[in-house]
Amino acid sequence: MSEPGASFAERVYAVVRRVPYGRVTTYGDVASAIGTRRAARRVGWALSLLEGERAERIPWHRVINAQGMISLRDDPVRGPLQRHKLQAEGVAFDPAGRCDLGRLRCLPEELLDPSSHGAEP
DNA sequence: CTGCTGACGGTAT
DNA sequence: AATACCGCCAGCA
Repeated sequence: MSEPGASFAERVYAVVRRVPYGRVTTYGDVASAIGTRRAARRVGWALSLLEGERAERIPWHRVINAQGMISLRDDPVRGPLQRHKLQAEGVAFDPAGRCDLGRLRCLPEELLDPSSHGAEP
């Protein structure tokens, strides 16, 4: 999994699938987990490709920005959907629209594949 | 070909 | 707190 040969998007999906129910992670953390720390933006790009059945299989809604907020605020469909999905998992949002990252954040270390433990070329 | 944008993030001003 | 830049790179006009 998450092999160098796999496309960037595939590596993103492999990592996002590891985010536990009721927890969240950030675009940057996902980027770090696949070895490209500063590619947070591309992580968002990869997730934007998800649709249909693929989108239902991958917990894309557990990926939020580093401020603990949903980055789809301007999306009239996916924004509210992401929030709804998270709330359904017990994730709470404060009046400002932020959730408790300190408590729910899934760090890169937890997202790393056991097989890729350590080595990072 | 160039330039801008974007489900981001960190640093600087 | 609010901007402004920079890094990263696939699309697209």
